Amino acid sequence: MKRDSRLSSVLHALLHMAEHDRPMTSEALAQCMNTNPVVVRRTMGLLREAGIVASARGHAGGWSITADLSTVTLRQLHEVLGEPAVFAIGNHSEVPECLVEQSVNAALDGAFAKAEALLLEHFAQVRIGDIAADFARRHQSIRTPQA
Amino acid sequence: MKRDSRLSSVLHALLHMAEHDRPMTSEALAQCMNTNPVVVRRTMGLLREAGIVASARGHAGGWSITADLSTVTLRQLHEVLGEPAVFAIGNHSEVPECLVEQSVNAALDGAFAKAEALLLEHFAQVRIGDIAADFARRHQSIRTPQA
DNA sequence: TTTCATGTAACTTTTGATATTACGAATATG
DNA sequence: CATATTCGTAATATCAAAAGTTACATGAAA
Repeated sequence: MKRDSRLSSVLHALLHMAEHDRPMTSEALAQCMNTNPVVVRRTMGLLREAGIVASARGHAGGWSITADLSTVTLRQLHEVLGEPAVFAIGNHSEVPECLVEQSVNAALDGAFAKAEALLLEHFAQVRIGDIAADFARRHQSIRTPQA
Repeated sequence: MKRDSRLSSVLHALLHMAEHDRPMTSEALAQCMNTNPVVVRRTMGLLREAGIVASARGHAGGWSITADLSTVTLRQLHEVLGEPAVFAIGNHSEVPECLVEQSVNAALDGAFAKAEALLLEHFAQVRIGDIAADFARRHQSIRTPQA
């Protein structure tokens, strides 16, 4: 299975945008992120629907942030992306007739559900603004490496 | 992405085998599990290397359980399968040069690591014998449905 | 009106899991 | 010992999901 890296991608994009005064084009974001402008538009389009960013066409167009990043959480972004499947491990059949398989699924489902709940709780507590601040700290430590 | 269902599969196989006195052939297991005999051999081969099952060729050959299932945990099986990736969501690049992406990865990695740790802890506490017992209970409730 | 930039459908590529084919090796049975 | 059975395994094919690409329409600014 190929892993879904859109959450990572949109975070990356948002942080770059937060550093810019003016809108960034899909082209520019794609270069930052080592991907394709169309992929950027597709993914950022979901954030636009959620009111987190806005897009403008034509000259001086591009993507800009509309929400307050200190109020947007990882969990919201995950939801905006359509709540993609979290696990790469799963049952062979989700609706088995076989009684044995039903017991197997029951044993696994509980464990996965708890882990997913923990992950989403954690996501709910991480605000994008916090990540931006973390970036600022790292950036600072490079500009002034002597402590 | 297709999900890795081998953990589910080997559990299914072990429980069926536990119900049998004699060895079960790859063919028979494959039918139970709605898959292919070669896939069964490949996966069960890993359990054999770990000493959980044994295989015999020729007449009356097949797969049989050698370990005490009440001492084998889900976590062990996960290890035996090579500790496959747990998450279907991940970073765009694991070793980014971009400082922004480093902050993004840091934010996500922590959350995923905690969720994985919880999952594996849970796995460590589930013994295959317990699942077999759960199955026996369900099986019983069908044989004697009037409570 | 030309250029820039998004919007989006359609298609291709890539990747990882699973399935299949084919054949070799070992073992029990008559 | 000949044969049927069953695993062992390499090589290949199929499948599904994510990501990338192409192509072109739409809209906005200079």
